[in-house]
Amino acid sequence: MNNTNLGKKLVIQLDGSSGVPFYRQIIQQIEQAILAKRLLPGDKLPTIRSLAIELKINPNTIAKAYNELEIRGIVVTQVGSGTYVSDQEIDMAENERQEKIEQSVVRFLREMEALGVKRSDIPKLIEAFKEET
Amino acid sequence: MNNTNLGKKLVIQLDGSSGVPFYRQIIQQIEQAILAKRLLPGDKLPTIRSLAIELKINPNTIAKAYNELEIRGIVVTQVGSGTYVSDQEIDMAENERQEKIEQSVVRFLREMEALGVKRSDIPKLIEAFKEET
DNA sequence: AGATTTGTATTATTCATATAGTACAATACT
DNA sequence: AGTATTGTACTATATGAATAATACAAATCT
Repeated sequence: MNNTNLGKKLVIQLDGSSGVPFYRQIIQQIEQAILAKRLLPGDKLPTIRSLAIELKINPNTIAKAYNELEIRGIVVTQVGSGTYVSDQEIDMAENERQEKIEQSVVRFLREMEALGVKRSDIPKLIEAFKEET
Repeated sequence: MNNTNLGKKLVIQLDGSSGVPFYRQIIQQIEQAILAKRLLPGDKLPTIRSLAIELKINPNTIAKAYNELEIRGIVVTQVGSGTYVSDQEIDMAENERQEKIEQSVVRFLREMEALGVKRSDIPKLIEAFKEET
């Protein structure tokens, strides 16, 4: 698992054991940082070369992720300048948001059940992580 | 997303959009069903051919998943008979279990944050899914 | 103006995943 | 005994992911 700390605004961790392609993990984590307002419009993302070094992966893999983010309008890039969070907000339909919430909760509860965690213990677990994420 | 319902003991859903290889999703969901005691030692898994039809994927993909589960001792297979949950328990070290719990909680909280869900609203969300998983 | 940084584009290679098809042998059933 | 079911094994093909290397052009910095 690789780790990069960029002024605490964006922390990308690649999970080699999840089976999810690296470029998709990068896309997802940047998206989540923007949605959570940890990255704001106009913020500059790390350059392709520097992120590649930090994550110890190939620059083309970063470029692939950035390219897809740009196609979707989430970031804008400028040769010679860099890549920035777009002014355009990520517009997620409310029904899509609700569906993703539901999917995430269901997956989480299944994981907890598989790990033998009682439903009644879950609020305490979450409370314990209050300041840590 | 494919869905298969096998006497309510094992429900496997493949998520084509997650990026996780199908065979790994199958392994993970069977493992979780065993850990959650929805599948018990001695229970028979669906045959390779029948699960392939249910999930609309190639039997070799199922065979690959079952093969890995067998290598890890989680299931036992018998040509002509079938594949069964092993008597051997999945022994997870307590520190590994705690680490997986932590990873799962952190990922879940990040997802909720990205979706704009307030921490204080999470217990209510989880409560709403009490009987649905 | 020149150098540096930045993203873009391309070609090539390797590995992983998934599919398709086929055949074989062991077990279970009739 | 014969048939059906089951898992195993193999070959072949296609696609996706990731890497490696290189070169180019635009923007920024000195």
